[in-house]
Amino acid sequence: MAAGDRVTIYEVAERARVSISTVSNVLNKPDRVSPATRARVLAAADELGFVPKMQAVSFARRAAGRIGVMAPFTSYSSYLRRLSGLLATAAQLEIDVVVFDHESAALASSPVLASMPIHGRLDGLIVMGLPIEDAIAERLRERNLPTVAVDADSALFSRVVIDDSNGGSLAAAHLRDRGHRRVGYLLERQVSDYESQAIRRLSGFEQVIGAAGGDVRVATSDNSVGAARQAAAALLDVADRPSAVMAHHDALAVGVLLAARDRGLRVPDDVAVMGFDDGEAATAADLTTVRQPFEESGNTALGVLLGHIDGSDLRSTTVLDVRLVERSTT
Amino acid sequence: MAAGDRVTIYEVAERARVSISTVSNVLNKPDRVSPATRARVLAAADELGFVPKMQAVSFARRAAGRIGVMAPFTSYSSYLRRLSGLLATAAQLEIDVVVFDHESAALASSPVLASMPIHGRLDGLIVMGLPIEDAIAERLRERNLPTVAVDADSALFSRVVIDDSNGGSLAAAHLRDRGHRRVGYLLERQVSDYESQAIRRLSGFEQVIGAAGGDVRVATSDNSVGAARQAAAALLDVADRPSAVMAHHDALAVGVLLAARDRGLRVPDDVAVMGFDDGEAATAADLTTVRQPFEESGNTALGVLLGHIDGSDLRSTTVLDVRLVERSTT
DNA sequence: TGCTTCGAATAAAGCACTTCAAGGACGGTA
DNA sequence: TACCGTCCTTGAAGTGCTTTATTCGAAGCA
Repeated sequence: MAAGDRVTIYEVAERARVSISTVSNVLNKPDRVSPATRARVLAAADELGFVPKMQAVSFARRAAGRIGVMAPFTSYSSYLRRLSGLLATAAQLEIDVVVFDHESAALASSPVLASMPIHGRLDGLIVMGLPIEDAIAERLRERNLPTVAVDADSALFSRVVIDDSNGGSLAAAHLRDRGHRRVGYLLERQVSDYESQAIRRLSGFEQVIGAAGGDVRVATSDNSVGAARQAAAALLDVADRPSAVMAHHDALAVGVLLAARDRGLRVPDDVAVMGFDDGEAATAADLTTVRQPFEESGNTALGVLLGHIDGSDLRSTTVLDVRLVERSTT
Repeated sequence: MAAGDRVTIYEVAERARVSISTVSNVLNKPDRVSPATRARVLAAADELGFVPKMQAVSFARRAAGRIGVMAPFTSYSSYLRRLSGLLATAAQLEIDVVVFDHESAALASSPVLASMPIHGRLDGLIVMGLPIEDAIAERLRERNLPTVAVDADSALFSRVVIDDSNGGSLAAAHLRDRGHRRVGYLLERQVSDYESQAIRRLSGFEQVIGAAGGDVRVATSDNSVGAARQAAAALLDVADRPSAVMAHHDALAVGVLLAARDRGLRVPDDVAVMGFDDGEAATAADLTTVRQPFEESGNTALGVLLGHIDGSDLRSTTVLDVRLVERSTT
């Protein structure tokens, strides 16, 4: 414990023979202090190894220097990628990032404090990949906690999303150009308005295939490789089997791949398969897919959030582009 | 901003007509307060929607209620899995988890404050997957910041590791039982003493194969699918090609898989392939692999850390078990 | 020389809780 | 009735920094 005793601003002040206010000013508003004094204070701080205690700083500043990121990390590994993009920037800005898994973030509501676990500790919040429930949104609003939604719709907050419709179109165009006309589409079974994202993607897809005189057959699956493997039956076990299957995201595509193998179908000759995201699974399965700019999305979200924290009240929507990544499954 | 005004303990006290000390006691040591008073205070708190401000709480308690997790999240996706295990538990305990990517965690050292960015804000630290540099370790020690190392060696701190040697043995036994005698092993090129982990895994592997009269050929690769795909040449492009290849982890195994396909080799008939970790890539590639208990490792680490925070000075090492997962590549 | 002005330094008031020593009330006992 | 001991409750002192209003001194001006 001996070494644990922190050096406080008082000791620095004493050593530099100034008041603590001056020490504080040296650290925060150097130009308000005469060069001579400043030098003396800095020297004293260095000699004592003074490190301002964040606890106290943020307490006195009424700000946390800390933002939260909530996402379904467990369910969708892709959110980690967004997080890393954000982390790099946050570290430079000396902002701490507290992560919440959407599953585990369920309100640990004590009888007294019916509130989200995050209240009051954060300067801002980034919610990824899941719709912000109205009740929660209202609370965030009330608490005046700046929030931005990533990869999700929100009527109240700024958003960072991808062009899902275009993503669907890109994929469809790729398949169309390879001659596919009868194609399957494996949709993820989802809840609430997150769906609209999935729908947009599907619409973009259908539009292009439809325009080419093709036909899209849609099946639905839960979010897991195993579920997709089973759900693919609806697409593959029919007389006029589609010559290509697009899945809502990579993990589902992997399920389709396995289902194809179960049936002795060759990929891509008997059936072409595409995913969406270009995550780790896509690389591993050598899957043709549509790449989302994950890292950039995290970064952008942080930028937008910081703008709001600094006072901007302008709701904004940032749409990021996607692009096709060709591999061996089409 | 109107709604942003927080309810403070003073207002609750006033409404319940008690002192703030009593309110504080109701929240922290309920049994020291008479039931009647307690009820009154709780009611008042509920009516006002009182939420204690963590800033102030932890400041007054001289504790942060917050731990840090540092890991190479960007480079190895598997660390996310460990993180989720930890997150669930942390949420229940109302502990915030601040994440640092090992890459971006480089010291943002100001001229005055030569210190790690994490000092003074955390109650404890979990360092995953990378050796703790001596200089850093010494600083953590000095600052008296409880630390535990996961999946890494450390002379100073408690550790949570897997039985690498056993993992290697398991894999080897599996291949041996399938008749493989001439096998390749793709090692990851690594730095410093993290290597010892890799070495232990390899030793366990070699021992079993050796005991069966077999022979292990070792090649080295950087950490990426692409690098592994190239490095596999050293194993596959030789006269007496191994009938099986084990890779240090899944991503490398995927590289081997691709390399095999490049050469028109069938898996597992011409060459069997195994990985290690059982991450997302393993599922996607339907790879036989050795599973690490990721979630559990995160949880265990948190438990150990909490013990240290609560005062235990006992250095400990927890070894977690691994197990074989058979899929289609062997 | 006397008065103003302006920069530099400071005192002191927060910030929103925890905690501990101390005070009060009340029932029980002699 | 007087004295004790217990259990609640409270006042007040931290916690370590920011910030605002104020003071001090010296330079500038007439």
